[in-house]
Amino acid sequence: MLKIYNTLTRSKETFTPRVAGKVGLYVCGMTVYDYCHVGHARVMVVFDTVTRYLRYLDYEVTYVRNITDIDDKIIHRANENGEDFYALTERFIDAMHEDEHALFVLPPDHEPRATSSIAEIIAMIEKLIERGFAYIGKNGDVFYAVEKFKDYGKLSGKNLDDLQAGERVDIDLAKRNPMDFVLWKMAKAYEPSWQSTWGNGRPGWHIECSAMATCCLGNHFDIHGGGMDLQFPHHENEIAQSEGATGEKFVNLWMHNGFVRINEEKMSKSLGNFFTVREVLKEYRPEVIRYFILSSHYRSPLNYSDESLKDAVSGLTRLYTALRDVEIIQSDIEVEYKQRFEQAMNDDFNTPVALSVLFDLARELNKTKSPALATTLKYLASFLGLLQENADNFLQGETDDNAAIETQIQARIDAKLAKNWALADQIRDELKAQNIILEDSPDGTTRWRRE
RNA sequence: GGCUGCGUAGCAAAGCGGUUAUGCAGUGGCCUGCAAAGCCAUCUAGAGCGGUUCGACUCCGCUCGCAGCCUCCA
Repeated sequence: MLKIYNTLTRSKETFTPRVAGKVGLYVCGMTVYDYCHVGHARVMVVFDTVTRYLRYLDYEVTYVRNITDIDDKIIHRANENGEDFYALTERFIDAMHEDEHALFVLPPDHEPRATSSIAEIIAMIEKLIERGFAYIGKNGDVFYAVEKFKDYGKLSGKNLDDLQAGERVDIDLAKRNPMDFVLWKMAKAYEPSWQSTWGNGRPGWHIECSAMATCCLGNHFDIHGGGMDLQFPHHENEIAQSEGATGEKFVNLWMHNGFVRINEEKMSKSLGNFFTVREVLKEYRPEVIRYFILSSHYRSPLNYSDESLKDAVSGLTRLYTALRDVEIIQSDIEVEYKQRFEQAMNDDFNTPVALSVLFDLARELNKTKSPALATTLKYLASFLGLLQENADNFLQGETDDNAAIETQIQARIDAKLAKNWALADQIRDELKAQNIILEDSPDGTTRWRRE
């Protein structure tokens, strides 16, 4: 029985989909004005793993992850670059897809874009005005009147009286209440804009998700996810907009993943302390990043450091080493490990425990070299998006000097047969200096891997 | 000021009211010409103070420390 932590109730709940056997899942994706950093990678990997596991449980999942391709930052960045905003977002959408692909993240079923959903956005705003939740401000912008929505704050545990307006941003005098937020923003000269009854403008930050989510998954769906920092105001506002416009409950279960941190501080663009996925990929294999992300529970903080990534390399090396030279037969799965794996994942997607099951499997596999255990290991790991490479590929890496290495290994085997230990050790040391580690087998053959 | 979380061994990271988490590192052994890998054994825990309990790392309270949110943010 799958249990998932619901931010709305602050507790783990037994997961019951609205329609038996089917799950609608919406995740807030990127605002595309720059490359994805490790924090974005966490969202992609976590919800990819959630989707894989839901499918493993035989749910028919509709996974929607949007792209926000119009907002102030995009406009600002495009101006800085002197390029059309659409060219900018196209570029970074492509880059995002490359990063996603590298990290073994399966594409979502739908990837709606804000700029392709303008009609739906306008329709929702009209509905909100009609139902009395929205008004036209003194500057012509359309605002959401938070006081009109009785449950405002139910997700983030805030109430309007406690919120300190103007904490970080100047109070906008065009609003009736400082907490009101923009639904439709009037365009300044030369800004990208779309026609509406309120004039040429563009959608505010939160409305695009309400429109795209209800459009793709219906007014009421099962799971909505995203980073913890979206809880307030973004997700709170999504609830206010969607429930205000439709009169129906928006989402049953809210999932929020924790932050990636650097030196006990949140990795973020504004702090400038971020590493992009492509930067990290220059140093580490993609699977290392994925393992690193899954080695901590999705709601816990994840501390980014060179050491953590090296730990991930060690862990993966151990698992792949166990898989080396064992036949994978697509048949029998060891039930005991399968059950332990499920138990871990059923407990709010506890990937660290699921990984520990894989390590227990690896130990047993090292002892017995049983094909059934190897099959089980690879099978279970597939739902984490791990261990799907050929073991030697992972351990040796793709290189062009493999032939030279093999030649030296053969020379060493000859030396060993002649009991010329000095030469044998010299060859081994030379290879070690190139980070090539040799491992002799009892049958006289020698294997190698890259350190 | 309001609201969330968190504090576990050398490092990373989980579950659990009483029984080995797991990975890396360390130590001892087996294996090996010697190594490496692997296997076996083993040492380091639960911020502090109270309370509940036969028994608490696990539940409750307080204190201290850390992180996050309060319209940039995944």
